[in-house]
Order: sequence, then C-alpha cells, then structure tokens
Amino acid sequence: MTRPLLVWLRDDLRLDDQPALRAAEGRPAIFLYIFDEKSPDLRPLGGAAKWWLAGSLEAFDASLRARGGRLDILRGAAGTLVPEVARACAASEVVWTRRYGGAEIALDAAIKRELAGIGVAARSFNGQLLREPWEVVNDAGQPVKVFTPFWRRHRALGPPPAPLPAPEHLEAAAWPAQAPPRASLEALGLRPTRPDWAGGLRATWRPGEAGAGERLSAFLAAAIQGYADRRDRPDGEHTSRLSPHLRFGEISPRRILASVEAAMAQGAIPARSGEKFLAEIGWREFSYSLLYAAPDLARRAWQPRFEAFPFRRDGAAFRAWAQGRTGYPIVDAGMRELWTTGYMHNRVRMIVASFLIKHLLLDWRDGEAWFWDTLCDADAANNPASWQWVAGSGADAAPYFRIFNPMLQGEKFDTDGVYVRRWVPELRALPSSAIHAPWQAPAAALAGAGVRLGETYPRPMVDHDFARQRALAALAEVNA
DNA sequence: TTTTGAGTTGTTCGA
DNA sequence: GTCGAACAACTCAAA
Repeated sequence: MTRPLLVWLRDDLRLDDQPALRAAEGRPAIFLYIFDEKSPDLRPLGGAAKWWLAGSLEAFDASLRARGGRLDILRGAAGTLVPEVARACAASEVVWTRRYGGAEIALDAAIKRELAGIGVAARSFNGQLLREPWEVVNDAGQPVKVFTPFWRRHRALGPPPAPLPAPEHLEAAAWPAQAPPRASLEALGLRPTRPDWAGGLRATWRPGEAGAGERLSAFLAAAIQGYADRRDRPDGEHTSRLSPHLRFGEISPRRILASVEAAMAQGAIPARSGEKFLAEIGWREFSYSLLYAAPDLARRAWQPRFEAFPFRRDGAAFRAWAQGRTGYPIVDAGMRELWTTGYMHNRVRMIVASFLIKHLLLDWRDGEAWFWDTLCDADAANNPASWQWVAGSGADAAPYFRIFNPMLQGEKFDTDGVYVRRWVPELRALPSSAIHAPWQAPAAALAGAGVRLGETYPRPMVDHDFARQRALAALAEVNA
C-alpha cells in the first residue's frame, strides 16, 4: 500500500492556488484540519471567526469530496496530533501552508523537528502572501518599516509566481485505525446556539471558496470602478469585502492580484482604482512583514516608548464603546455594524479605534482584543498592526496630532447619514445636518425626530475638544 | 558616509 | 464658504 501524504490544513481552506494541496494531486492523502484550543501559546479564535470557520470547513469538505478527497477533523493540540496521525498512517510526507505569527512559527518548527525524529519529511509552502516577508527587505536585509517604500520594493521584485490551478483529482486515504478518533464539525461547537447571535452574520456572508469567488467577481464587475474615490465611504458597497475570505485562505492574494491585473490590462478597470486596491493587498503584505519582524505584535507596542502611555482603566467606558452607545453617531454605527455583521468598514474602523484610544484614553490592546473577538476577518497581522497604526505606536507612526474628529469624519465620509441611519435607527428621522452631532441640533429638530437625548440616544460620553486636549497632553508625555 | 526628503487615511485656526 | 499654514520631532529610505 502506498504511504499517504498528510496535508495539514490551517488558514488555507481552498482548492485554487493552494500549493500544499497541489502536492496531493495524484496520490492518496489525508486532509487534516485540527481545531486547536489546547496549544497554550496559540491565540484562541474569536466568536465571529469560529462562526466563519464552521462555514468554511463545511464548504471546503464539500469541495474536497467533489474531487475525491475528504476533510478529517481533529480536536486538540496540533503539536501531538500531527505526529500521531503521521505515524499512524505511515505518512510519506507532511505538507502545510506557512504561518507568520511568532507562536505559530514556533509550533510548526517544533512539529517539523518531531516529524524528522520519526523519519517523516515536512514541507511548507507560501499560500498566504504574494511574497515571503523575508524577500522584501532593505539593502541591510532588514524589514522595510514604511509602507510606501515597502510596497515599491515589493513591486520592484517583479510579479510573484502565477496562481496555481486547483487539483483535478484527489484521493482520500482511509483514516488510520491507530489514529485518534475524528471529531464531527458539529461537535466542535463553533456556531452559537443559546443565544444564536449569528443571524446578522448569516445574512451578510457566505463563507467558503465559492463565496470568495463571487465577492471578487462582483467587485471587479462594479465597485472597483470607483474604488479610488469612494472606498473611504461606508455608506454603500464601495469595497471588496474580501477580508474574511482572505483571513481563512478561501482565496489567495496571488489570485486576486492576477485577476485585478488582467482586468486592468483589458482596460476594464481604471488603472488608478486598480492600483489603489492592489495597494490594500500591499498593506496586508506590509502587516505580515511587521508581524514577522515583531512576533508579539498584538501585545507589545512596536515603538517601546509607547509602553509608557498613560492609559486609563475604565470598564464602563469600554463597554459603552463596545456596545455602540458613546453618543457619537458614527462611532456607534460602526460598533453596531461590527456586532451585527462581524465586519466594519475600514474608514469607520479608524474612527472607532481613534475614539477608544484618543478620546477615551483606553489601551489599544483592549480594542484589538474586542475586534479579535467580533470581527470575522481579524488575523494575527492586520488587526494588531492597524491598531498600532491608529495608536501611533506602530512602525509607520502617525503624526501625534492626528486625532480624528468623529463629527467631521461623519460629515466627510457619510455625508447624508446613510450609514448612521442604517445602524443607529433611533436617529433615523433626524435631518442630515444634525445626524452626526445630535446634541447640537435645535430642540425642535430633536423633538420632531423623536429623539430624547439621554433617553432614546446617549449624550456624548466625552466632549470632543476636552478629549482632544487630554490626548495631546498624554501623547506629549510619551514623546517627551 | 552624509544628506535630504518624505511619511495612507487629520484638525484647527486665521485670513 | 475655501485655503494654506501650523501642529514636533524623528526615523527611515534613498540618493
């Protein structure tokens, strides 16, 4: 009997452009996913991500089966389970897609050593990034710490390898008798039951490779046309919304790059919009490059002096932010979109993050953790890197005086209040002139709209001018 | 080696 | 209403 290949799947749940899976073409293989809440250093998935994972695993299993494969699921510590399965099935080789977080790299390296000890080779592939982080470095061989030169260098390396086609024929090897018993998807308890809070997620998303492909096609057919000018507006469908699909590896960045460049070459997309969108993929690469350089990105400020920032501790204020009752409509709209759909428009992410850090002086790590739990797309690189960017503690530091004004941001990017009305229905009847600062509206306008401040909608939990001055003072301490 | 210019996403103030 | 300047200093990239 042929010794099967063991394909260990993680955040790469797709057939297309999947180098590790490609290695399984034409030979029997075990396709293994391990739901790992046992490895002490791995960050457990957030609630929204777990919900997404359930759909993603389901879709991926169906895709595998359509080609002759089958997804096998285990629950437990990957460090012991991977070698155990490899031994039980006498694997010829173990393959996987690389990860870039500190704990993940350490775990994978340990498993590789363990496998070598039992005479099984392990081979890893890049299926997650356009280029490996160590390829994009400055002349000194160090990571490039500013986005623009990073992306210039990245592009100057030439096009990354073209995406691989999906394997046509797979062959599922029998589950070995000596291996631990498999878990059913249901047994993992990934989907919420009591209470079932996932209705908004179900209504918004279709996890899985097919859903990812649909998003990309729809985006290329419509919204990308005006992407350069409208991507900052949360009041309509102006962005790709591919991020959760990318998070779970349901689509590869190389496939996205190839599709966008093909459309640009045909003249189907304005070059400016196409490049702008690719730069967002570039930001993802940049975040992973930072993560690779700073394995503890979610816990430690990139700039050590920020560890001295005088954050306050205020649980009630944090909860008001998290639940979308700060009294600033654009902030509350964003936090409620997040809670309902597991997603938030990028511009609004910046606004709410700035509000938590600068207006409330609460620790960016707590905001990052909330996003980790509630976003479908939170990953080990983008989430912490972006929070640090807003905090000003990141590599590509913002000027200290960049403190978002939530009223102004609302007026600029949600001019007619479409986004606020959608997510903060108690303000729906307010005129647009009052929608971003109801406390400044004439009493008659409030009454006419059925808004009673402090009752039907909160007053601002902190005064903007006061908060701005307080934040500037706090930042001066760090920068002293 | 030294020098120079730039740095995703902002706000406020005064003319 | 619009516009330009000021808001620090620093680090990094590139010439």
